[in-house]
Amino acid sequence: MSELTPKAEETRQRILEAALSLFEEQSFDTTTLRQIAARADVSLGLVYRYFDAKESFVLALYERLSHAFEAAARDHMPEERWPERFLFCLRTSLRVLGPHRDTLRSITGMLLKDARDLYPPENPFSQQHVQSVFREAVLYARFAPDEAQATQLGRHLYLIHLAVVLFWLVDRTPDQQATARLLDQMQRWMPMLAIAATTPVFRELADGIADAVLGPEPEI
Amino acid sequence: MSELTPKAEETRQRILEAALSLFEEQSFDTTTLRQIAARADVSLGLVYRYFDAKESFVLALYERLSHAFEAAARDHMPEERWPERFLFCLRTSLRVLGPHRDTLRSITGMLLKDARDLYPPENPFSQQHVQSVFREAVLYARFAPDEAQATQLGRHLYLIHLAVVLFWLVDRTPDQQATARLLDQMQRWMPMLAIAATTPVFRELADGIADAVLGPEPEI
DNA sequence: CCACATCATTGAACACGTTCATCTTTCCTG
DNA sequence: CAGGAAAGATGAACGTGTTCAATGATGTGG
Repeated sequence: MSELTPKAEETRQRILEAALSLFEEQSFDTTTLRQIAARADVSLGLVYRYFDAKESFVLALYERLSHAFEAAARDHMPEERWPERFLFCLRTSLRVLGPHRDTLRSITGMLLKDARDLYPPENPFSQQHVQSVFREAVLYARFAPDEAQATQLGRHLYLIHLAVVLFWLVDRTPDQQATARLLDQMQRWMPMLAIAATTPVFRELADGIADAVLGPEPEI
Repeated sequence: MSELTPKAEETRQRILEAALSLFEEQSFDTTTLRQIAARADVSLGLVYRYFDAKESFVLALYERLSHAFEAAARDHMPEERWPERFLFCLRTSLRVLGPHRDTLRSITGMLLKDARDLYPPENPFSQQHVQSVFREAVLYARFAPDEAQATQLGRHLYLIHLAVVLFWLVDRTPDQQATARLLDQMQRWMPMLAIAATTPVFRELADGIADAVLGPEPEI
């Protein structure tokens, strides 16, 4: 079920590469599975051996981008307090996702609709990898709170990150200037967010939202 | 281009009714255009004379629900200050949309993707009718601000409304309890929002977000 | 009342995403 | 090394949304 033979892995990769390059050249909607199969030098039916639906390619792209984000964020995370580190994560994320904005836009619907129910384990919106970056952005920051609070705050920041990405996807201003402005404004307001993060009533509110969107926090 | 002959209007309505009833019985994704045509006692090709794509049915549903919301909100708007009136609008909106949540969920993607570009005039996300309800909720409230400020604030409240609806669509808790809790929390925090609404820096921030999501405010 | 243009309607056809029975290759086992 | 099972790969076929040339109905001016 899980492991792929080397040959199979190579074929899968060839198909994935064909798909992603076509998405970039044209767009997600206009590229055909038959085109993908042709470019990968493979029959149409074989595509379904490795990707059970067209949407699965987007999942694979998300996974790739998630890893890229994780690496980029971990490598250059500033040695600052968590608000600065959080903003750095936001900018890093948008920089990584940037080149694929059009492709991602095409399938925002999937992700908001019921992607969570369709792909529980490797769900991009609850990617453990990405989420852990935000947790550690808090946990290993200067003057970090204790671990329990850091985990909770990291979860909330991850959620805010999701909201910012969504905003960026929907942003219709040229070059997504509105998102850039939003980030600048957030930078200005981080001190206030930091205060709110220490207020129990705010934390409860944020917990409720996080539970509803991300699902209840896994008990350990 | 615009006006339909009585006979045509009747046929269009029959097709629309067939579609919406099927969406309710099954779901948006599983109902077929051939099913719709059959129930409306019409050939498949004719459907496209009145609805240029399957997604257009959802647009029609949005229009219908928008009018229902407008009527319900206007009829029972409490004679209070704008925060109370705003919360009333929110609850009214969710009550009206409630029965069609599943159908609406199926096409959230469309709306976030590029529905705005596809259906500029009657775009549900910038529905002048719905937006005006929020404007008037502020403008005719007790102790209302002046007209310019009311228009601006109404626009921001409309945007918050959109966010709440989106949250409600995505809410995975049973019976969308998280949304109910969110509304309760919002009620508690309305005084703070009211204060923020008088702060210029907050208003600028909100303007930037509104412009990016809804498009720039039309000059008159 | 007849031509004729406009509107309403049809059904066949197309490309797409997806499925499946079938064939081919690979690799392990006796 | 033979043979068979498992993995890899194929292409035809299905149902879908969508398009379009052709047909039928309707009403209007001469």
